[in-house]
Amino acid sequence: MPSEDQTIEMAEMFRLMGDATRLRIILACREKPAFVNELAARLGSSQSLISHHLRLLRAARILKAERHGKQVFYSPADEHISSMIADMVHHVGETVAEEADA
Amino acid sequence: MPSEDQTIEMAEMFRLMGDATRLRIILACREKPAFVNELAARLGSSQSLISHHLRLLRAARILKAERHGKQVFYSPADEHISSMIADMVHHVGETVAEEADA
DNA sequence: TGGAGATATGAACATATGTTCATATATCTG
DNA sequence: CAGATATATGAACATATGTTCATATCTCCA
Repeated sequence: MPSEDQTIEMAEMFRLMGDATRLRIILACREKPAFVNELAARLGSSQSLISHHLRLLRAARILKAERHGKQVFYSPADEHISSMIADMVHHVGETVAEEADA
Repeated sequence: MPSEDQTIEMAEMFRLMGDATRLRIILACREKPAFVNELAARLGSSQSLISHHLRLLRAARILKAERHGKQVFYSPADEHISSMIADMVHHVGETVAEEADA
């Protein structure tokens, strides 16, 4: 059983992943890290929207940012995050597959 | 890379786990399945609040409910959910431990 | 059947959140 | 330095969300 602090930390993590736009950003970076404008293009969202969300994901250390000249490169912050997302993708994949069976 | 439907499904899942009260309910049920009044007591929340949240968790098949006379017994809906939560608890535990080190 | 206990639901409210638009900041190049 | 490009930020707004209070529904037992 996680501590109260850990619980709040978890909830905050989940909350951030609980918005479709942000989750798409995370998944996109996991598939292929990219610059802000690339992400906006790939996801078909405005630069401003992506940037606002990137700020939250960066602050929560879900993604990390590196400046390359005029552009900023975003990628998963660490292996834990990647691993958590991978677990989730795995589980959701299985669940959806099951429902399709039924 | 999950499909658009899977992504939305994941986001919905995360959104539900992204509230501290609901996450506490999930964790409590995982530790020890219980009746509504027990959960309210254990979490120090009102019966109404717990019940509202239980409805969402039930609808999302995160928890399942069984009636036993006047009471309703809540427990994790399936192994996937339990496993996902376990993964998260594990990861968060490690992350917090690391930060404590640093 | 009537009343008590346990849970579910609805309305209302304050607050949080996602998005857009406009603009600021940073970096490079001529 | 001036202008262009890339990103970040702030204000504003509509909508979603968590919580509370009151009340309805369901189940059991005298």
